[in-house]
Amino acid sequence: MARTDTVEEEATAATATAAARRGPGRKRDEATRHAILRAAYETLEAEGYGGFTIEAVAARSGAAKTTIYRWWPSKGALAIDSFLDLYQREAPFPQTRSASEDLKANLRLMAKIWGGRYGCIIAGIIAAGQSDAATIELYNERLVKPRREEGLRLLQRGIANGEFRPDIDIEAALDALYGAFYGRLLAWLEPLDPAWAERLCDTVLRGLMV
Amino acid sequence: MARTDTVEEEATAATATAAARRGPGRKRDEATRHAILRAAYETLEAEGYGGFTIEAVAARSGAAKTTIYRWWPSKGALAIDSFLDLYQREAPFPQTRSASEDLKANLRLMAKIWGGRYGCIIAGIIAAGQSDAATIELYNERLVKPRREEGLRLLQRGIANGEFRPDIDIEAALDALYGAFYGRLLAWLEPLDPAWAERLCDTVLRGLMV
Amino acid sequence: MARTDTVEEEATAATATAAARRGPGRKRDEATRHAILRAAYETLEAEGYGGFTIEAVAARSGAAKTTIYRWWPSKGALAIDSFLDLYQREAPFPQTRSASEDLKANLRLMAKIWGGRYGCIIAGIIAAGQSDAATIELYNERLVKPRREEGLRLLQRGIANGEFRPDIDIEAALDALYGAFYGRLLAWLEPLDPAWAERLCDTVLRGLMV
Amino acid sequence: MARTDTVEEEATAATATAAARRGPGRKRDEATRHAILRAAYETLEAEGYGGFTIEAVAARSGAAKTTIYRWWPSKGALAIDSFLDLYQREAPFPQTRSASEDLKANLRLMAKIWGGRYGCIIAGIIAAGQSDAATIELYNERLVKPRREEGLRLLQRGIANGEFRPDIDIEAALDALYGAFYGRLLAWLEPLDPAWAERLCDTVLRGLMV
DNA sequence: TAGTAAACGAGACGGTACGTCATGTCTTTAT
DNA sequence: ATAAAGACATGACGTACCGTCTCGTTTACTA
Repeated sequence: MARTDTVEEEATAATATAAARRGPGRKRDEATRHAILRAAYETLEAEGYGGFTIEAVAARSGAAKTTIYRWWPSKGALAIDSFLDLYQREAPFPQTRSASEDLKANLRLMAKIWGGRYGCIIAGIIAAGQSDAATIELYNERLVKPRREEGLRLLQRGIANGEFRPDIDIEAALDALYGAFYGRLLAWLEPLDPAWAERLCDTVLRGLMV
Repeated sequence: MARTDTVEEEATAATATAAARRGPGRKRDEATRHAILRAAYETLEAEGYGGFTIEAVAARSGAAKTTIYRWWPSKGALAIDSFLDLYQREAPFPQTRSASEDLKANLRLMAKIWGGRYGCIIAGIIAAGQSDAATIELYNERLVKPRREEGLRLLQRGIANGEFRPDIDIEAALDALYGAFYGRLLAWLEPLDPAWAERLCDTVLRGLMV
Repeated sequence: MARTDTVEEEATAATATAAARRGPGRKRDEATRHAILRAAYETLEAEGYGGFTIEAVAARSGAAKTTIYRWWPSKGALAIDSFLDLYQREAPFPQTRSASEDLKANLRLMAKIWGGRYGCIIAGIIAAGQSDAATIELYNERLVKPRREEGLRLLQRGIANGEFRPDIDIEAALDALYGAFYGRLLAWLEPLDPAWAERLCDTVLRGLMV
Repeated sequence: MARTDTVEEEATAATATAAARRGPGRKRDEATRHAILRAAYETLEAEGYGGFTIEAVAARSGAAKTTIYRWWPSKGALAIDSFLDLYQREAPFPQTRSASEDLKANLRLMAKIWGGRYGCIIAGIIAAGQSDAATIELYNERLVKPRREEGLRLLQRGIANGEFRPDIDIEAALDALYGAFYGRLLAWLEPLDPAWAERLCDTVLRGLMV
């Protein structure tokens, strides 16, 4: 469908604005692009972020380093691109049941994903982002913001249908709910699993006070 | 004070068990140790974690790289050591008023500190920890666990004095309260300030549901 | 004049045999050819041979790299082509007076040219030729041989009219007279100027022995 | 003998002034230095100057690129160092017979060496020197000047003992005699052999005029 | 007046080597 | 026994050009 194509293209546009450019010159080789992305993801999985090196990706993909540098401004950007599609696919945002049930389902799913093989990749990207502003901004733009937007809508829906109090601080609530993942993943090294996510959800929904 | 001394000794013990060893030979040069720690902290502040290099610390302190490697197992360990004392001093855990008031005060103070010059240092350490297990474990041991312990006691006190419900999941509550700092600091790049901390505290204490 | 035309055509023929080919297809764009040659010469003058890059010439001329590669087999060939016409024009071979006077005049002129802005260009071309056989052969063919031929005729004329001994080794004499330029230009970095050329000429003509 | 040592050290001093420094710190590893020089020479012989790459020398020698860069400022300097000792050994300056005989013997020997396996190495170094001032200066300092000095003395000896005219221009004579080698080696690609050297010598000694 | 062949610009691509940087180990000399 | 100095192997960095390869467009000769 045309619309889907457009969305796809917009998603890609962040790193490949060139795709839209018309004019003479050889076109970007899609096969190469895919080979690089695939090699990048494989490297991330096989070596972790520590072994995620432009040289390694070049070697594994058969592409030249220069080609990678031409299209991705930094290691982090490549890493994000390489696993974003896969991640998106595995993390749909449920919108079917009650707001609190949807929230719980979403947190459970996220815990499952973050607790699995994507966890250390995400951790690596965020780590890289601490010394590379572009990377962390890209992470924000492509991963955080869309999902936070969904969270915002979910909470608004909950307010609208009377599940949540109308005076809650939505930002703070999202900080509490999703921040916990970052703390456990990055600093506390505690496991992330659906059961924990459920407890977290319950705790924040009900609050601490009597 | 005895307590302070104990903490100090414990702090030093982790990286410098050699100090206690008896036997022949020149004693460890305390002046050198301090010069290194000071240089390390200055480097962190001046260059950020990106420019925090063993090489740079050696150059700034006048010590040899080998000397640094002898006493600290990794970059991260040195970074933690270099700012821990300062950090500890600035972040006391209030234990005076009601549990919820104490909690709020603590979160406000923490937001102030993390929002200031220590924020990027902490971010750098956690980033380094993602590819260096020893660093993140040290961070946990020296910074997270003691404070989490205090948080645990605070919540238990709140339960005991009837402020909080007795069935709350303390772990999940701490995850929500403190995790938010990590999310904002590391990934979302949102400012950390006392006003936000207060909103966070209120939100988690009261919960979202009607 | 007929002679000039012939030389011109021969000069061009080496790199553009295609011009003669008949058949369909767009003709070679003379404007482009000139733009490339001009850009090449300018690059040589401005950057020296070190900065003489196909990329640089392409950028300066506005031509595509492919166009350059289509018409010139190597960097060196382009360099030679780019300055040959100019060089030829400035270095006529005098044939008017006595053989020894003509020789001296020729050496003086050559010293003037090699000591000026062409010197480093020639040096660069010879340097490139050391790792590119085609270049040095082209240099030989286009620059050395014609002039050496003239030198040969000059010496023969001198023998014929009794100025020079009939048993001299012409090859060795030319080696001595012209080789000195290469030594000073390429290795000894001594200045080349007419006064020196005159002393050189006298020395070789008269010999060293009593 | 002390004097010899001093001379040796001076010769080495150009690239290793550090040798004399006293104080703490690991000493330069002579084995590494030799391995590098040997690998450099082997590379020159095997690949020619075109394949003479710091990377290649590093790979062949087992040393790190950084180590090479620490001790040699440029490719050219390394190339010169790597073959200088060998060259020096093979090219003594005869001082036994008459000046003209000594000169002829020297030119014959030089032609033999330049015509052999050292020729293309020298050509490569001079080529590199055209775009690297330090290299050509080093070549001058270490190879040209000492020998030219000997040539100067030889001619002065010839003047003193009545073989040569007292009014000859020594500089010009040396230019003619040795320059011929550069012309043939670098530009004309004519073979260098003892028979030619002899003819050259005779020609310059006797002169061209009747 | 088509068809078609070549020239041309643009620029993507796989490569090679560059010179630099930081790491962590090792060796030497001085205290 | 420590410390300072610093040589060393390692390995990745990001860059500059290389020479080759599509592309889409323009030109001009031929059928």
